[in-house]
Amino acid sequence: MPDTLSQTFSALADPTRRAILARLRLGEANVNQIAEPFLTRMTLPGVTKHLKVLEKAGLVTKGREAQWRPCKLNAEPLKDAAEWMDEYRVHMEETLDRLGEYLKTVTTTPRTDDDRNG
Amino acid sequence: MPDTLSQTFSALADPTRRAILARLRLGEANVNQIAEPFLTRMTLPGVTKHLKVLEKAGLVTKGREAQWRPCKLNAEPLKDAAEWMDEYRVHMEETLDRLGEYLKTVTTTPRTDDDRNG
DNA sequence: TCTTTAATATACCAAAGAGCTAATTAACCA
DNA sequence: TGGTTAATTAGCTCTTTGGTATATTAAAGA
Repeated sequence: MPDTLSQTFSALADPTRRAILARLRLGEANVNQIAEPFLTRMTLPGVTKHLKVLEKAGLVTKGREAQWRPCKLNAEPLKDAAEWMDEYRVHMEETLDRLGEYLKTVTTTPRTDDDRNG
Repeated sequence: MPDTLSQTFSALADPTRRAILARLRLGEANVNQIAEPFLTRMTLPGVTKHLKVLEKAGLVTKGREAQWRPCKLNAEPLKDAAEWMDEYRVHMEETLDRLGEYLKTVTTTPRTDDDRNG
């Protein structure tokens, strides 16, 4: 529902929206400028909607300058998301660890009688 | 749609699913064990569905032992997500940086006559 | 064999999401 | 005032999602 973390992850769960954020990393941009690369795939109102999702999630802030709406990246909500993910850093390397454990096993386990005789 | 990163973020965009992952950080668990804390809010098939989403996203693997399905956390897909977020680390500290800049301004600006006199 | 336990499948519903076209607002400019 | 540009709103689809209740599968155990 509308817990912040869910909203953040939900906003990130779309390639267009991630691309918009990536664009805004380079600096402020108006809606048309943001939309331009997507207009082959989607209409302007479509982009507007995505922007609104990002805005609601607090990842983008929109200013007003005459008829333009300069959009700015606000990465702050990503902090909580990153923090959440940090809890899993250890587990991300687990695969490698398990391989390490396995290698230790097959190389250091003392041989059994079967090993010696069979 | 089904690009991996979107699937990962989408899977994380639900508090129940995040709670399931948190549970699995403590170790393997069967479906009933996983479901138990949620049964006040939701039915077992509901939890099964969430588990399937996590499974499809590769965040959980399900084994089979008689009639039980021991579930295990697999944090590997989080790597790409974390990597994506890392690109924004700089921007996350921007707020703090701006505060820092501000503090520098207010503490190092030479005092005015007003400051001195009154 | 019959019953219990663990889990999934099916079928349904309501709400949300992503997209479109067409219409509207708002500001600037001639 | 009328036209142009920037952007949003409205209204409409279609699909996905999150949930339910009920039925079914599969294994264990009496």
